[in-house]
Amino acid sequence: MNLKALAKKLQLSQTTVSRALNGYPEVSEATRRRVEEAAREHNYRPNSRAKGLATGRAMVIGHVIPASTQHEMVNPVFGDFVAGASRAYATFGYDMMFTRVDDGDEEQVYHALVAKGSVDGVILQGPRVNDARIPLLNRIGLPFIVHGRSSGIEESYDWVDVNNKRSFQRATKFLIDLGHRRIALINGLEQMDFAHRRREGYVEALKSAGIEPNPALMRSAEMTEVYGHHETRAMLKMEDPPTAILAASMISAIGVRRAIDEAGLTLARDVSVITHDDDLSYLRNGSDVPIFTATRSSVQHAGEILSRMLIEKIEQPDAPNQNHMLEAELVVGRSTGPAPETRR
Amino acid sequence: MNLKALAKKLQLSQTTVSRALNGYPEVSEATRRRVEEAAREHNYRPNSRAKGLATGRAMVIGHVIPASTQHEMVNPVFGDFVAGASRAYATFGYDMMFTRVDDGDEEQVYHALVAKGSVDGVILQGPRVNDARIPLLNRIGLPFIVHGRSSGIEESYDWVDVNNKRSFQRATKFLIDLGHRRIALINGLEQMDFAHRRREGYVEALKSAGIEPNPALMRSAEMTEVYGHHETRAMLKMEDPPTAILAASMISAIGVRRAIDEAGLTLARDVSVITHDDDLSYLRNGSDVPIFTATRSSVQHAGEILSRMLIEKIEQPDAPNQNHMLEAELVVGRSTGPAPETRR
DNA sequence: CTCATCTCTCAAAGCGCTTTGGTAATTATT
DNA sequence: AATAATTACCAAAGCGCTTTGAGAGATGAG
Repeated sequence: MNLKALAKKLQLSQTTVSRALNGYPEVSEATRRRVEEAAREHNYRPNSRAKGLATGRAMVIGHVIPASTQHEMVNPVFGDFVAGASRAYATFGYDMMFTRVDDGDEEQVYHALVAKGSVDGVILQGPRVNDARIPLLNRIGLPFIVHGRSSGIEESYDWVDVNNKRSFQRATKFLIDLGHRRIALINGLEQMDFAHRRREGYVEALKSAGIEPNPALMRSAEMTEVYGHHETRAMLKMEDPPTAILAASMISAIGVRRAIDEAGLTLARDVSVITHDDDLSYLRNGSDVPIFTATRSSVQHAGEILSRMLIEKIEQPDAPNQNHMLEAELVVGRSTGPAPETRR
Repeated sequence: MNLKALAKKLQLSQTTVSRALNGYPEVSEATRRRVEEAAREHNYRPNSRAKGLATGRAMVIGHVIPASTQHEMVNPVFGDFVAGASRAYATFGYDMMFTRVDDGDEEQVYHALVAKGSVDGVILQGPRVNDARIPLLNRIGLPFIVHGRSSGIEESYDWVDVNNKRSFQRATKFLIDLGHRRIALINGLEQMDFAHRRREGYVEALKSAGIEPNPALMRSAEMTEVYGHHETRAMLKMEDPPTAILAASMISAIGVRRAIDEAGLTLARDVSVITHDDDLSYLRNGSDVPIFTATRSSVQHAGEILSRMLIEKIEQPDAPNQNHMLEAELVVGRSTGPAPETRR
């Protein structure tokens, strides 16, 4: 069932039917109702490609996802982020499209996306320090919003980010106040901007307390469970093991806890742990009292804000850039306690 | 840059340029090279909507994702599945599109998808027992492949599934052979077909060993960490607590372990645990020796098979339906041991 | 040399929609 | 009553591509 057939059935022109369905005023109410009724009855829906061709709008938002190195897609954070974003898309009638990109092809992919006209805008996920995609997208002129920021990029762009530096600064200070001196950081990949900023916060807090940051206590990799376990295990075997650990995600924190258990130590009593908590649906930080003391910020919520901003941007491309800083809350759970030395 | 402009620049007709770029034989090699060169130089890519309109093919594969009850999207399994699928899509030039659907609207959404012509086929995720979507899609005639099966649906359809019944039967038998008698099942939602089958396997194994299944030891919900923790904690407080637990996913198994730890018990020695392991990138079951004894089957691999099958199906809609059964392997880790009673 | 056969190219139609630039018919204004 | 304005509709063009059907020129066969 297409517009032509529907128009014929109604003894009306395509123009009138199209206008009736798209809410134009120059159609009588009686006709509009007739048309709407018939459309419903015949299950008519405008072909999206034809509509897109005619309007120049795809009603699709793109997510370009690096395939090999960063594995953005398999990071459980991805699902919650997308779930949040999809809420806004659904509300405003957009679909979302994912394009997988192998490293190095990104420029190609963005060019293709705009040339093929398959999306109206994109969300830039997992920005790295000095991320070349930002100037690229500004140059191409495809509307985009960055989830995070990119240190080193001077030009203006829209972003939504968590105050990563501040939250890790606070978390570190919290541990210092508990008497900890040897505090480890099990970070994400440090080319990722968020990880970079978290380290800054961590280092700054140490320095303000007169503690010299120790490179042996700073690890960086993809935030898997196995990684959290592996690094913790290694550090607990050191001559002077850390008494507290900052983890970059719930998942690596779970690995951290496993290593602590295996070493025969007790969480909070022997080793304190603070993690960043993206408030993932399948990995909630406990139910009543949090499992881990954590810096918490819902990534699902971020996804929703981001996608709304993108839709606005698409509809008003010339509006000034917007930035949105989210503050993480520091929730106290059962994974932190005074430094062991203090008690002796 | 569009076809018309490119043709003018080359002093050729649109027909010839189009044919040259699409590999038709009736274009001289010299012309083809000229055209390809110019296309590259001007960064020309056919507009996907126009192409789709003309060919009737969208080159897009749809994933329709239930929003509220099942939270398919926020289940970390989702990311790995999609990552696997996207590999095949990228290879064959398809994009993937996600449509979020609120419960109850599914029929609407599928109808809309085919009416709007926005996808060439869909992947049906998370089939439930007696899932109405299968007859619906068969009726509509939209190519689809099911990730899993649906007990109770008699008609034929394409699917890829893990032999869930068999794998949970084996896991249960493994525990029985270790002397366990009170074996709990912390399952997924039992309207989900996979969970249903897993329970069948579990129950059957118990019965063959002459053990009467105990409803108090069978729990069912979404497979979050908190849920695994909560149910385990409750069961360990029972008068006759289980000595072994079967968990439905790594994530709930992590919750199970947490509850065991909190109860002051030791994994494997006091309580054995077997989990199903989807081989998620961020939640690998340990590195050398598995953390958990597990039934393992890579969901990423399943995604890849499934998407290949769908692409084939789209290209040959009349081919007979294909089914693909994957066997999970039972890997022995450090979470299982003889039943405590045996040692006494 | 003529007719048939290839080889290469093209003009134009069509995919299903929106939108421009109308025109009748009705109502309001002078 | 004549003119202007408004209302309700329509034919046709255009979005950027593919594909049909045809034709010009070159080559081969008889």
